[in-house]
Amino acid sequence: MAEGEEQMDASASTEPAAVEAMLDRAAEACLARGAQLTALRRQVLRLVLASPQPIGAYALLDQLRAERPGAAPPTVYRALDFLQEHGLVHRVERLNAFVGCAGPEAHHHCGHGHDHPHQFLICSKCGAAAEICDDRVAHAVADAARLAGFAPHRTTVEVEGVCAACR
Amino acid sequence: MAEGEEQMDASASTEPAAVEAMLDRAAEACLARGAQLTALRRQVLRLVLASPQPIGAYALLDQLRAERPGAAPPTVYRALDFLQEHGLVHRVERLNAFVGCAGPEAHHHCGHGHDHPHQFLICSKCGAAAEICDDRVAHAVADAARLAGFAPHRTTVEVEGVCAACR
DNA sequence: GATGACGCTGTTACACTATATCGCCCGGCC
DNA sequence: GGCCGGGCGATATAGTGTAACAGCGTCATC
Repeated sequence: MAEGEEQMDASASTEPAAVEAMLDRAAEACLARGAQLTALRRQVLRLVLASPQPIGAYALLDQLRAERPGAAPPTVYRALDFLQEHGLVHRVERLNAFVGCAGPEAHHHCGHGHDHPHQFLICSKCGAAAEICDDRVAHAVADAARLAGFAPHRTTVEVEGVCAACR
Repeated sequence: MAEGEEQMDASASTEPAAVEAMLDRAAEACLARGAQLTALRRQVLRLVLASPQPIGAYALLDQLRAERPGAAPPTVYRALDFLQEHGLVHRVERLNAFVGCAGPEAHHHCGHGHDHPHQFLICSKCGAAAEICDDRVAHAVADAARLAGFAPHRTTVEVEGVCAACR
């Protein structure tokens, strides 16, 4: 954690029912792409979605072991790799942690694919990480990169600060 | 490293003479701020500047031990913390590695302080990380954050892709 | 039905990254 | 002198991520 800031409540975690609905939609999306949201992957995604804050791989592992005692680091990392590939979770680099993707299907509506551009607003008070999808940011970054003769592939934008609720 | 891409040459490392000049300027800048660029910190900064690519703390440690056999992880991390505080190196989150700041003093000329906004273009072929300072990006990010009621403090922008030289 | 390819998971071991903590030295200051 | 603070040495440990190999089911093919 930053400099002695205590994390307080963070935006209350998603309700179980809503999580299950998201899981079902995720399973469909995987099928449509020729991939399977297996029981293990579904468990991991459920834990990530249920967490009010970005959650580390080892915290995930601890929780996972409640249902699956034999779980080891590769268990969770493999699941997370799969979920990232399919745009169901994102990694927050500054925190070495993972968040459920706000709404992968929502981004289709705005014309983005599964690796849609996104940015994180990370609150240093409550620890929450809000995902936003700002096209001006995405374009500005892409333009700046190309101006330097650089062919961009993936972009990470993470802003640390204080969220509306904590002010 | 990414998916089997071999890192090739990267933009040749800075010449020793230029590095020494940068070290002298860094020492002055520290003094002006009431801080000291001690021998140890100078050694670490020299190693970072001399590296053609972002360099990890432990790679740094290995090199440092050539001159300072007793060096341990805290040795290098403390030095890196100091150098970051004073804007002399930046951390590349995606790589868990460090780069020398392109030109801390240059950013004063464009009106930025020591924690000036910056973005990284990370080449997945050669491993080089170019620092750019694009105001449109910085503004777009700040605007997007504030639009969400978020008070930004520090921003990380890292683009992975292929640099001009590698195409 | 055997065979083999492939995807998913289990399991062990290890590598890499980062921090906590204690203790010493030295230089400035009252 | 005595005190304090910054910088550093040294040891131990915590946290994060991967390599490598084995087992096992499914499915296509022969």
